[in-house]
Amino acid sequence: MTIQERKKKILAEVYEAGSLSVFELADKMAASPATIRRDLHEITEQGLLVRTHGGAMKPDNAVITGFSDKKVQRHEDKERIAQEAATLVDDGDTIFMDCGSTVFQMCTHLKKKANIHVITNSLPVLAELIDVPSIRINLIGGELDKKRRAVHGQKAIEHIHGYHAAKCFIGVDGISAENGLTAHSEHESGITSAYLQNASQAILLCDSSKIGRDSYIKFAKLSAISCLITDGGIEEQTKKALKAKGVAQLIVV
Amino acid sequence: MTIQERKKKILAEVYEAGSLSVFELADKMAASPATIRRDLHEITEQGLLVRTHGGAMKPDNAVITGFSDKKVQRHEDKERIAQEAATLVDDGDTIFMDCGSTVFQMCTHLKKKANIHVITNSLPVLAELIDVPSIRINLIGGELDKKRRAVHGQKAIEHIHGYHAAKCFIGVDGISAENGLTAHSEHESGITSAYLQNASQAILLCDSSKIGRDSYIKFAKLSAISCLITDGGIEEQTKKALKAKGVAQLIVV
DNA sequence: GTTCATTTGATTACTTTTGATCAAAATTTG
DNA sequence: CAAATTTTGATCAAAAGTAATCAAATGAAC
Repeated sequence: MTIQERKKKILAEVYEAGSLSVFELADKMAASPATIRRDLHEITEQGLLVRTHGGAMKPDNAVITGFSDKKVQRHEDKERIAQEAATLVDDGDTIFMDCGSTVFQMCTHLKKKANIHVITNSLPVLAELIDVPSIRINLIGGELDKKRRAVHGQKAIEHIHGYHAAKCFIGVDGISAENGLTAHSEHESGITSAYLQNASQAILLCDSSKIGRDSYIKFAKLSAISCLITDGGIEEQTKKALKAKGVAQLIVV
Repeated sequence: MTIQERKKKILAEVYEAGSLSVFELADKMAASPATIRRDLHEITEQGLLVRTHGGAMKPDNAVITGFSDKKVQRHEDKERIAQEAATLVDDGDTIFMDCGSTVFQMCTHLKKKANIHVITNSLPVLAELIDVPSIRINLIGGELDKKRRAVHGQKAIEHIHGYHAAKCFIGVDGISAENGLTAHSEHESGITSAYLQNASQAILLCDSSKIGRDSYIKFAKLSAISCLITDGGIEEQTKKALKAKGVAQLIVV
């Protein structure tokens, strides 16, 4: 094995495992720890790996990510919702993903899919999926919302209109039978509307705290929603009301 | 077997296998290692293969061999160039920044500027500047080039045409008096052209190894360049030739 | 068939890479 | 916070690989 081949393999192994020790690598490569250290030194200089005491780690794009490490509220509910949503993605699909935290949690489950194409305005989604070989990514361009770690604005909306996807995965600030989908920021609602208009199916990921709650910008009717995925805290009556207003399918996890 | 036939076969075998040792090739070709080395030397000169200690590899159209190695190699030159380039940015400016490694190094120096607006297709630039309060960022959208950590493609080019900036800061693969600016990828050259067309001034950051070197896609004339910043390794004669062809200003750091 | 240029493989000196050793530095433990 | 342990990086000799040189082999031109 030549040096370049070995380095490539080290890179692949560490990316696969997340992190490995010098000795584990020495084993895998059939080389001495001294050699591995030398290799790691060079790979690290290129910034492709992060050296740790005793080994090396895959660099995480923490700077871009921002909220991916933060503690997400209602984490467990959202996790179940995201997992369910991911099952709706078929191999080969092109999908829109918005910048909500529940949608973000689909990423882990998407890594197992083959050959999917993700179009997103979310930097955390980007950061999480950028190193997955089976996933192609298109990034929505436009003004950067630093706090939300997402792209938004007029240009972004125009840009979304230049694409079509089989499915869009979105979150909202509020949803009710009376007012449909609502948001508390025009930036947010503009992007979500654009996704809705350019996808064949709309999947709304929405923990039950948002259901029956209204925010102040009404931006879409419930009939726009092909599938609403939510958690247990939803009453039978509410379900019926939502379905009556046009939510095609309702999944409770 | 003629020399040409053998070389062709070597190329085919290495491309098939990804990489092969000199001895493996000697075996396959029924030739001595000395002959294989000579062949590899010539093939490598054409850039069709990458020589490794002990063998040869299919060229890796990316980060591992390309950009990051160079970044480390001429780091100090590039740092000086980037620093000089940053002095050309005025408070309040809107600037384009491309995805070159030298351009990236401007980031550190930009943090001190007040109220600037950066439009970029480079994820490293994005990551570096995202948390700087005095800098607004617009991200160019489009297809994601994972290896280059940048956005490119037709949509990206269209997107750039939707903006105007006072200055663009760009890198190139090659520049010469005869052929102007050259690149080795259409993705790259397309983006750079778009920046050139939509900025009032073009500042080219270019270490001296690129000067006098030509890559194969000619995409802009020297008269498009308002300012070329380079390091010491440039001859007086070359300077004159570049200026004669239209480079408005030439700064050597 | 001789001459001349090219190509080849062997020999050589030289460079790079490797793993072992060991003191210094970093980390963990008491 | 100091001792014990682990990890590291520098150094060096051995091994592996390379580039240069040269003579033999090939083959084209006359």
